[in-house]
Amino acid sequence: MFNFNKNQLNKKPQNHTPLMKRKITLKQIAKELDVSISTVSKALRNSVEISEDTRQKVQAFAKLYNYRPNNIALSLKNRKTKTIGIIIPEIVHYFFSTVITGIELVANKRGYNVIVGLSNESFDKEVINMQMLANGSIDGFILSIAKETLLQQDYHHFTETINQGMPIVMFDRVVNEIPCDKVVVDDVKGAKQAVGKLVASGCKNIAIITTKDYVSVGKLRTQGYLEALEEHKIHPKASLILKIEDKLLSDDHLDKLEKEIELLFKSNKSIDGIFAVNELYAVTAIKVARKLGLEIPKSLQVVSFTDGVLSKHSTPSLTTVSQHGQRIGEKAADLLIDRLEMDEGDEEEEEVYETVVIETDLIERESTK
Amino acid sequence: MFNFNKNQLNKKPQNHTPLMKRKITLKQIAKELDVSISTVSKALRNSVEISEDTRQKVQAFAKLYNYRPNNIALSLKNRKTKTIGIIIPEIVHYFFSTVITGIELVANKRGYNVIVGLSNESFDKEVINMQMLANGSIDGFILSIAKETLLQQDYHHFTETINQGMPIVMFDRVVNEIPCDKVVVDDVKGAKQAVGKLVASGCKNIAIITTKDYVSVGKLRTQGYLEALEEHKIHPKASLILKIEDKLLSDDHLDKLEKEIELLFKSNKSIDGIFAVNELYAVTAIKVARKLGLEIPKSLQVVSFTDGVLSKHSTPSLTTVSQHGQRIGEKAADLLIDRLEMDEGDEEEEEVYETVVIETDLIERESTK
DNA sequence: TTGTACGCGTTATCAA
DNA sequence: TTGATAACGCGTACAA
Repeated sequence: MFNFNKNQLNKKPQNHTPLMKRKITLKQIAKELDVSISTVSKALRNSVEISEDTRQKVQAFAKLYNYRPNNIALSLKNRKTKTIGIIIPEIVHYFFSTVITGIELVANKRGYNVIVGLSNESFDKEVINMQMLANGSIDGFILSIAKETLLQQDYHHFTETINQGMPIVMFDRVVNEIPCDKVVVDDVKGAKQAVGKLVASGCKNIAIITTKDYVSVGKLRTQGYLEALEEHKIHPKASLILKIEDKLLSDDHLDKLEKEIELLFKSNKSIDGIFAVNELYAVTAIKVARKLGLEIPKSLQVVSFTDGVLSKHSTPSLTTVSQHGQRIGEKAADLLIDRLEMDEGDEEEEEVYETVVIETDLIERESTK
Repeated sequence: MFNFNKNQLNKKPQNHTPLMKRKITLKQIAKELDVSISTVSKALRNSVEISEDTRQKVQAFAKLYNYRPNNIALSLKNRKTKTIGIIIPEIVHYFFSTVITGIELVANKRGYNVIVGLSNESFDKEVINMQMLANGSIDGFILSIAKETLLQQDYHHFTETINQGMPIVMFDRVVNEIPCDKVVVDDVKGAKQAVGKLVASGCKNIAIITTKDYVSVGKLRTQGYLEALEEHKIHPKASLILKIEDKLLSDDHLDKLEKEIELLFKSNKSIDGIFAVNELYAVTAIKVARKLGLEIPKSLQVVSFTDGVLSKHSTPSLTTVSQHGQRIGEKAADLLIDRLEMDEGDEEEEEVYETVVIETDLIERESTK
């Protein structure tokens, strides 16, 4: 029916290594088959313009040489890369990893790749990473803000990115003044669930171990704690609120954490419930409490935010407020891709941004009665 | 000294949103400044060919409009993307996250980005992900093989990628027959350290909880266990070797894990030491042991492989063999980038591949005496 | 049915 | 000192 150029198929590979089949391009196929590039292109895309004969010839050849269109060329041509940039503070962190899992899941399903940058909680790294990616490498960002950025309250890199027409979806650590979609956990409500559980289980003196207020989620969880107390007519006591300066976790920091928690217990002998805004604070509290002779959950009950490995597998296992990180990631990716693909249609939609709240769940385990 | 085109600087933004400063290109700058594209390009790169005057003019304009060269265009032109593709089985996993941290660290330092694909332990997803990225999106791979791939022993996607001239660096779960650089932990030696520690602390009946043999690291750690016993003249007993079928961690799987471990203890009452090839097996063993009335480390000592959050923060904290994931990632990235940048010079170096062994450390904590 | 020409954004080479 | 042109790989409108 058809056959290849005589000197083609059994020609020796051009490269030194026998097996070397370098990536092949349209141009090369065209040359070998002695047709034009566009003919090859059309043939491969099953265009009706091309005769059955050449179509088959081209396709067979392409298959043999395992032709795949070059992504970069496509990106340049289409002015879109089909990849999403993720910027997160750190990746060695259960919550963030689950979010990435969720993002990757729907991104892949919808034909996108995922490129990851770590800010390491540093403002500068966040800015640099975003700049690197914003120069054409990606179509949009999904990010959670670094603590240092939150502290400095300098958000110009976000607004600039958005002004350049590149959409951002923020999750978890978000800031209201930026016009973009957001996916958050209802931290206040989650905290109220947690504290409510402690009250329901008979706790009278509930302490909270939280972060300084500039970490938005810490602040909100503290607020939830206070609201829950109020709802149950419990008078909050300043001495029961421990706000940790959450520097990067050095071993040194860990020591300090223990000391502060120990002090909390010692100056408030009557504590019978702890609400910790993250797992680490929770397990550390338990460790300290045990050292002081308290039994969990008999004389002290603990609820933690963030449902991670520690909660599930440490002993006693922790009652936690689960944030559903994966669901957050999935939602964030869907929001971003929806916006990316909407932009195609109506060039300029009315810019209306969504803030999606992912419900938390209370998962009861051994650290509460 | 110089000034911009009259209708330039105070021209109204083209876009509807007042602040909108869309990404600007060389072409646009050229048009606005009424010079040629190549002049702009040269001026921005401080070419001596360009007069001081126009150079400043162009640079000022570019700065004002925050010009950045488009990465995609550069990639197309230079035939390299300056980005590294990572394929790992899962990201919600302390070891893999630390490796990524290491990769990202040196990649960024050396001017590379990092794009992440998850195989989810599936052969198909591994293949698809690699194909997506191999079409021009990246310059090389760093990967750890999915369990399913290991099981099926189908490695054609690796060899094909390599034959196309795209280098791969494998880490942790590697396979010898593939010609590429590798970074591994000395699993045998690490296991020997662990078991040695148990022996030194007085254990006489040491059991191992490991994976089925097709997981290379599990097999090697089992081998280390056996060698350690031999060295200490302890006769290995088949009943002390528990090989877990390591399906994806469903809660169901967890139940089964507990049951199997419970059976291990019940049929071997004299066990006084456990070597677990990962943290989860270790904490689960401890949980079961406690339920059976064993005290840690008094009547049962435990050492685990992989130094993660669980080891550090669960109670009792675990004595572990640390794999130094971050160092592995750093080394892998350096190997890959070295090879990428070496290729530039001597087009075809003699293909000699390196296997770097990262030493493990024994970190003693509360689960051993 | 096939091929030519153009454009995506850059840089490099060579001509003016 | 500046500019025109080609090339990277692709897809497509249009011409043949």
